[in-house]
Amino acid sequence: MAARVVSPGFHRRVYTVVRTVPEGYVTTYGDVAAAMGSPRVARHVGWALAAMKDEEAPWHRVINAQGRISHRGDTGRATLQRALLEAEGIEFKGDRVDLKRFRWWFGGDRGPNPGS
DNA sequence: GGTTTGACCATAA
DNA sequence: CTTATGGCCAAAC
Repeated sequence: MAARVVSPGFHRRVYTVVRTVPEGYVTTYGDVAAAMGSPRVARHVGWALAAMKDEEAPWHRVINAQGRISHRGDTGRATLQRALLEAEGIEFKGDRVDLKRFRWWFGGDRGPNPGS
């Protein structure tokens, strides 16, 4: 079903993309934005997830390009996110995630981390 | 309909 | 390694 390709807002699109991320993998805000066709909207991805209340999506699988958890002051969110990722098999190096291994690539016809 | 803000990213120092 | 700055675009006020 068309799955509502067109949504009343930009957020809906973000949730749709984030839902495509399988368990055990993570992605970055920039990649989600790029998957939509505009890598400049990376900020809105995080903003959309912050506004996510009625919708459901694995927001914890979305991190910044530095492989770190963004919390903008709210450390509580970072703690929860880290716990959720570790529960899915994501390994943390200090406060960072190994994007080289867990970064999911949208449209992964050949799986994550295409080429190398 | 203009201003402010924001869970970012890339580059520079 | 970290911190600072510019830019980009959509939603909220």
